[in-house]
Parts: sequence; structure tokens; C-alpha cells
Amino acid sequence: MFLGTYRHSVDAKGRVAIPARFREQLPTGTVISKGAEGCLQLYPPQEWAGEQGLRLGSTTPAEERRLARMMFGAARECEFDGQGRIVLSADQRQYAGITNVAWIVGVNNLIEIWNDEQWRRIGEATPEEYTRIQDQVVERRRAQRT
Amino acid sequence: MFLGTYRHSVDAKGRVAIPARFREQLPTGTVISKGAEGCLQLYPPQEWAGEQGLRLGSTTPAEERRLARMMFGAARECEFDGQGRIVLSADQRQYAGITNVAWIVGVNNLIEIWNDEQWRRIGEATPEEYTRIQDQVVERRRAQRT
DNA sequence: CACAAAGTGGGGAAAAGTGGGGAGTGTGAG
DNA sequence: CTCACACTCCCCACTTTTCCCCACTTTGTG
Repeated sequence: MFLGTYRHSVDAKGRVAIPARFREQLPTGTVISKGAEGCLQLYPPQEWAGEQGLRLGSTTPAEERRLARMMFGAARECEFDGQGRIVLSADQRQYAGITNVAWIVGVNNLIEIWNDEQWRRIGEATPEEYTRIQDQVVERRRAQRT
Repeated sequence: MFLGTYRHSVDAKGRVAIPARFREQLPTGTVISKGAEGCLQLYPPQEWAGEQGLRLGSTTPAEERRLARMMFGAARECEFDGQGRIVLSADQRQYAGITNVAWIVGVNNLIEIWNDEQWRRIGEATPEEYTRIQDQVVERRRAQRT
């Protein structure tokens, strides 16, 4: 389970440290790819395996073909250096709009990496916003039970 | 079952002692997150488990993605030091408006942490307010049943 | 009143994060 | 074919943060 938000710097070489708490839960075989809303996502092996349902075949709908190409085409296996950092490629940094700072966020089953501005919009929610969002979860749960 | 209100100090390192009565009911795996109305909440593992249904994947709808990011990004697993204290991150203290003092309140199934000012507003309710609030709940329940 | 338990505060070792140098590898131009 | 350049890793050094430990104060209890 990945929890919490960490603000780390990205150096001139595109390196960013993954929080130690996360790293110790990430075995080799972890994959980084592009995610929705312009973030990058780190999939632990078992989560990545869950995405294997997305396949190309003669019966695959057009949108799924497109999604599959983007997801898998952008994916790479994570490689940590001695200090627990990974290198974000120029392409990945451009996609996520990351320059000097990255926010690394644990989202339960996977990890997301955001640029400064976009994450602030999500993470710095006021108590009022937060309350509203939480009520939505409650509401949704109730709807699902029925 | 968590009951009672405790006023504890928060030191320069952001540490706050959790009352011993509460602590002995909190196994490892307890999670602290942001709560409604600007408080912080401690979820014992069995309570937190209810929130776990929310997962990210290529088929997760947009509003769920947002919820998951906020909820899990704001959460952290509690780690007690030898004196039974937890560290409130700078982010959590800012959200809850906590500086030197925190009120730790047992609310049946979970624990809340409030700043001085906000808690006084809730805790020092007059008999009249108390009655009015109780009637509101009764009214709401009645409306829902129909 | 004495003892035990709970809460508070601070110092220091260890861990985590940051930045940069330099060797090794591969590519492309001359 | 050779050299220059770029890029990737690996390693080292420094800074910052975390957390572990000790000691003191306060509260509660027999």
C-alpha cells in the first residue's frame, strides 16, 4: 500500500529520488509509464500484470488499440541507482511538465509523479473541498451496495 | 471504542503523544489522513480497510482517480516512537491549522485531531446548541427513511 | 507520601535526499 | 578508421531529515 505525498527535486540529469518508504515495496520489474491527467505512473509488477488484459487483436476496439499503444509504448522498466533514484527520460519529463521539482504520490496500489503546479491543484484542497470529495465516496459506496 | 478528549502539546518537531488509552487499541497498520471540517483522522486498520476498494488502473473513471489521489496522497501510516508519539507532517499540520497544541478526540470508531480554536467551537457547545444539533440528526434520519 | 505511568523536550546517530565528477559505451562525422 | 561528442551509469561527498534514546516533569493511584 502506497500512501503519502513527497516533494523531491529533479536534477539536471533528470534523476529523482523515490521515497524510501515506497522503494522498499518495489521489487525489480517495476514499470514506469504515462498516466491520465499528465502524470507518470509506477506500477509494481503485480499491478502491471493486471494491465495485461489490454491486448491487441483483431477484435480489439479502436480506442483500446490506441490506449494500449500509448501505455505500453511509453512504458519502461524502472532502474534504481545506488541512491534509490530513477532517471526520467526527456520524453517523460516533457509529457508530465516536470522541470526541477516532482511530487511523488502514493495512490494505494501504484505511485504517481506530478509536476509542481498540477499537483498543488489536487493536493492542496481546502477542508471544504476535501469534505465534499469524501462525501462523494460515501455516496458512491452507498450506490454500489444497492 | 475511542472515547474522550485530550489536550496535548505539539513540539517543534511536530510530534504529538497519542493518549495511552487510545494507543493500546491501535495495532500497526493504523493510518492517519485528512478529515472533514479540517481535522485529521486516525483509522484503525479495520476501519481503513473500508477505503481500500478504490484502486487505480486503466479502467478507473476520472472522478475516482481524483478521489483516490486526494485520499491516499493525504494519508500516511502511523509510526509510534518509543514514547507513543506520532509525527504530524508539515502538510498535515498546515491542513489542520495545528501549531503548538492539539486536541485528540475519540469518536467511537476512530480518532480525530483538532486545532485549539476549532475544537473549542465544537467541544464547548452550550446545552441549547447540543439540543438543536441532536434534533437535526433526528430530523435527517426521519427524512431518509421515507 | 511514594511509586508508577504518562507526557514533554532535546541531543545525537543514522538514514534519506541532493549534487556533481568521471569512467565506460555508443554514435556519428570527418 | 579514428576522433569527438553525447549519454548513461556508477561512485563519492555533502546536506537535511528522521528517528531513536535518554532524562525530566506531570499526573494519577495505592
